[in-house]
Amino acid sequence: MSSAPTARPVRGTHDLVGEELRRHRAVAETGRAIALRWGYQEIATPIFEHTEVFARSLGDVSDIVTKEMYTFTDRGGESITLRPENTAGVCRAVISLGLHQQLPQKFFYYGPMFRYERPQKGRLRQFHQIGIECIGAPEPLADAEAIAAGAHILEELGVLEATTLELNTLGDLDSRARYREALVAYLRGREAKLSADSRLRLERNPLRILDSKDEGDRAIVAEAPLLLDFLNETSRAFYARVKEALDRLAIAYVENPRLVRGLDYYTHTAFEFTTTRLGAQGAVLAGGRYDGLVATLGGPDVPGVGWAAGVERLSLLLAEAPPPPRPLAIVPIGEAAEAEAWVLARDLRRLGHAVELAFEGRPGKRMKRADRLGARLALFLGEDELARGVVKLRALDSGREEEVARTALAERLASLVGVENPAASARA
RNA sequence: GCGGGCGUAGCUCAGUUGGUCAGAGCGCCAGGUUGUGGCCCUGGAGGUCGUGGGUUCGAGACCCAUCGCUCGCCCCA
Repeated sequence: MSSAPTARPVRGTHDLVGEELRRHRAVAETGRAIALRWGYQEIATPIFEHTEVFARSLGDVSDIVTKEMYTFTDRGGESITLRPENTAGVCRAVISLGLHQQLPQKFFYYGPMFRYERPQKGRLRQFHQIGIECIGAPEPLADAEAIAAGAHILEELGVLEATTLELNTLGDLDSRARYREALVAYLRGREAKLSADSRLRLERNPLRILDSKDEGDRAIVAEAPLLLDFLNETSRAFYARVKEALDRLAIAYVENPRLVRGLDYYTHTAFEFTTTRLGAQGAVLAGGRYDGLVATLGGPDVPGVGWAAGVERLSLLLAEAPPPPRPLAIVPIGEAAEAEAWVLARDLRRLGHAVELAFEGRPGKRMKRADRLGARLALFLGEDELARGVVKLRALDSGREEEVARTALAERLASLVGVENPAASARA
């Protein structure tokens, strides 16, 4: 373990390699593939934006803005922030590109996010999210579709059973505002009994107190006015239609009237797929509706709904990583074979095979390496084989060997192991 | 920002109340086997015991500080 700063990753950052990277890729690629099937187009926005983009969209008093952003002034004197989440960036892109001329727009994204926090299990300073955003669709079906697509991804990853879908509504801006007023009035009367954290929240984000873990707070909250009682007719109908659409797909959910999302821009639907397997970090895929966000960013008054999922958190839930590809290992014996193997390796790679050819070493050493790499076949190429125009194949699992004429090699290999790149072999 | 736990080889860990305590297993390298991996045998490399200070005749063990990791709070994916 090195203590030299140059040999140490920055706190809260991680190198991804080997099995860990394969899990990570599986999550990102499964997410992408399924999202595309649901009609979301991939979008890649910059990993930094003008600080204002996040400050405005997340709310000036949110924790993310007040203490978690990586913000710096660039050489041109502009305040720049590494994105702590990507919804704001996608909305900004929609405005910048004028995509709101043709709505709705449905996007999928994958990439790194940055938050200056104390690292914990499933929580890093540089972490990755996949997410989808549906912009310009006011219909409750858009909320249900986003949730359904998320559930589909979790299912495909084999982690759906490990999660619970919690669902709530915050109502439209009007309902939410009236409720907030009533809640604050109720809590003010009991302010002295609230926890220190919650007294602060009373100023900044009173709805969050509903979700407090403090026992005293919970007792007070238990008798607080219910948001459901403040929903206007529009909001009730909206929520009912979201649930109806989920029911039709038999997507199970638990209604949690205390589920509140941390960011200011949420309205109506709020949801979280949570798990108990990740310690304190229960939320694995979460989001909601954010009507008003695009307008906040200076765009037209266009609604939106979406979610983000933590790639590292999902990776931790994956039962097993996909195995690495099993290469073919060429084992030349003798100088002439050495030269020939170099060309053969290139040819087989062109055919779509993953081929391992060590730079040097005795056959025994190369075999050991082939074994370690999980090679499926070893191709022996010695003086004898060279002279007769054949290759000796050895199946590493069984130890069975056979001789194959060089002219028949491509076909034999294809039938033995298939090829990774059928298009390439068709061309050949 | 606030609390708890932990830092001994690349990895997982032993190290008895301070007195051959610098070790094991795995991994790695080499050889046994210069045309054949896994198993086996032999040998080898690799550690300022996170760092700095203190207590002591003596510290990997005790004390203080510091850095790092980790778990939790806050917040969130």
